[in-house]
Amino acid sequence: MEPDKPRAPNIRDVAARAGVSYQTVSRVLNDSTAIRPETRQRVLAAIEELGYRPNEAARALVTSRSRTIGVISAQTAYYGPATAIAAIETAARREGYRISATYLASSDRASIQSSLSYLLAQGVEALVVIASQVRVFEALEELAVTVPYVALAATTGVGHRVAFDQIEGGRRAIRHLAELGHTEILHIAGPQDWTEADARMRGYLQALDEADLRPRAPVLGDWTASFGYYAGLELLRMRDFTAVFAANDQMALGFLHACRDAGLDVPGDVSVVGFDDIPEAAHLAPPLTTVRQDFAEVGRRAVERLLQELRGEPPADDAAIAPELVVRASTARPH
Amino acid sequence: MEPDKPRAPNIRDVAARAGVSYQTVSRVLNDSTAIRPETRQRVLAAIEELGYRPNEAARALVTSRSRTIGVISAQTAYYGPATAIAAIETAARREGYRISATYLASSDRASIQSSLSYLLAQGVEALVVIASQVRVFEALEELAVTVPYVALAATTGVGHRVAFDQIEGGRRAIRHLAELGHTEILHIAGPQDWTEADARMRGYLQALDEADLRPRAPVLGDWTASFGYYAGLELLRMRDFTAVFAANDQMALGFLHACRDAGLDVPGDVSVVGFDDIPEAAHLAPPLTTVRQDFAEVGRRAVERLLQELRGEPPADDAAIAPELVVRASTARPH
DNA sequence: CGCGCGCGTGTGGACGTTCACATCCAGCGC
DNA sequence: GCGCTGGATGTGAACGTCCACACGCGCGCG
Repeated sequence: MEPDKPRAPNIRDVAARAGVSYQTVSRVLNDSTAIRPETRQRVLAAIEELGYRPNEAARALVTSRSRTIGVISAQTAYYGPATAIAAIETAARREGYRISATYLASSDRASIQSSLSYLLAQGVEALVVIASQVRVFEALEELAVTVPYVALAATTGVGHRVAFDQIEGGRRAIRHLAELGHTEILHIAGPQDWTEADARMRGYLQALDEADLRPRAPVLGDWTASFGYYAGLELLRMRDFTAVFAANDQMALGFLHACRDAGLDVPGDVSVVGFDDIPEAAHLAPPLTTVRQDFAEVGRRAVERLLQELRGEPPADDAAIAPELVVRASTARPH
Repeated sequence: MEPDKPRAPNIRDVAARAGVSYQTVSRVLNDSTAIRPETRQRVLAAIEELGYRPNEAARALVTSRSRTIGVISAQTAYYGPATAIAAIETAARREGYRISATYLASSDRASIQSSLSYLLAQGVEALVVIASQVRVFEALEELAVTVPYVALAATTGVGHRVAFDQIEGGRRAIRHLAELGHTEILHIAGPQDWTEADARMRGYLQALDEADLRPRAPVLGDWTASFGYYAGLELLRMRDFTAVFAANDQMALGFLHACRDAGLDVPGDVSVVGFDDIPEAAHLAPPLTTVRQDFAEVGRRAVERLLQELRGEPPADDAAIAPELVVRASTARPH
């Protein structure tokens, strides 16, 4: 055992070693006012020798700034949220922020409250909401959250949002199908308390309206491939449609499976469009036509916007990111 | 504007309101020594009224315990790591810990160092390594990291590991194929600087040896579906094999795509086994036989084990989690 | 009946950092 | 030559909490 003093070196240790005052060390760390280059060198050398690391907790305490961005995500391991979180972390770290991510165990009130108060206790300076379920926003309102927050959310316009324009994404999917000549287009939607699901469905309805097509009652799913499969088995017994727009690629994937089981050819008998463009989409059977979302870009923008707000800068252009339709082999003209 | 004092309430405000000393409030918060129930009630009421939240930074400072577990993950949005991280966060939060996750931008030395020192600066009490690339461990050694750490790693036995026995997983995959009668079995491996990839390949080689089958030079992949696809196109030109074991489901999925392009039937012409059992695996064409990993369970165990170590308890049984072969429709007898 | 013990509570410090202000010294202009 | 300026550095206090100890009081036991 060491002489029982495994205390990490602090700013005073560094100061002593460099022969300066602790304040000078602090100044070097925060490269604030002018320091004689020679003094700075001495301090840096001392830091190096002692393996000193600033204590973030002490910093946070005295500045009352945690330099932490909270992230609330759904407990889903899906490609989208996971990609976004990684991008957020990377962008935040580059700016000297860290993130604290929580994953909602369920979408009920208690779970949301728990996540939120956990983040607030850490003194997060800002919040990113990825699990953009409606209830999360209600909770934010209710707790009168004062920190700036953004949602990687569905619709543009409604303050606090880094929009990926999912309505437009839905519209493009439907327009593509309509242009191919489909008239009976079904929608397998996501859970309706998700703003994304809602927006994609609105895009579906809008585009049908624009094309003078009959809207059909959407099937409300749960984002999973399994749902797509079982819903597909059910739906295909009627087969009163020629195209399906699924609210995400997983459900589309499940639906493709159901088509195979039913002996139907895609896109010969049924056209299928997904949403997200997960990396697997290009290799499904058949390769899936889908709407591409750039989750990483959205994550980066969220951070950028929050940091601007924290610095008191006017929020820059809030243009929604345009969705991009990726046409592959799961769509064709109906016969 | 408020009378410019938006300072969050602190322990002394609560004390004043409840008519006790700040120390009593602290005791209530840490429910330490006995407190008269009536006093406790008064304190809790005051906390409620003021909307008081303990300042974690101050706590961390004075106790010199950050109650933070650091996580180092690869910059991949794959199902496995994402699931594990979510599970780790949930488990840690339940125990009063928070996590700080970093995502490696690349696998080079600088990136690893940067992540690591970032986490250490936050005073993490423990580390979970998910991106179990060999270089990460080298960096841990080199920086003489003193906090306990575990890797959600490949092989059992080698200290610091919460093992999911991937060697055994690989063996089971191959045994399954061998029992079906396959003798020419190919392996599409993962990047060899990943311990997981290495372990799965060792399982492959071991099982071949046990079955007295000829090992074949593995194809070294990068975990992606695209790689599986292009490698598949190449490999299928020879077709000197009847079965393929891919080191993860994504590469298997890409390989299935290649088989379709080549006009081959799976499992009629080629059998395919994957690894991980991603949620999509059951709905691929055909549904994929694969080795199931319970990422969430591994994540929970990692947290459990680290907390035991932090509490000074002897580490509990370190048995590797047994992998489970899930047989679906992508494997059959060769003809 | 007095002493001690233990329950319930209060007081002073410390954690490591930054902020506001004080100080020192050299150089310069009048 | 003296005071003033401003660059470079030092000093005291504060952030919000927990730990170690001190204290007062009532009760039980000898």
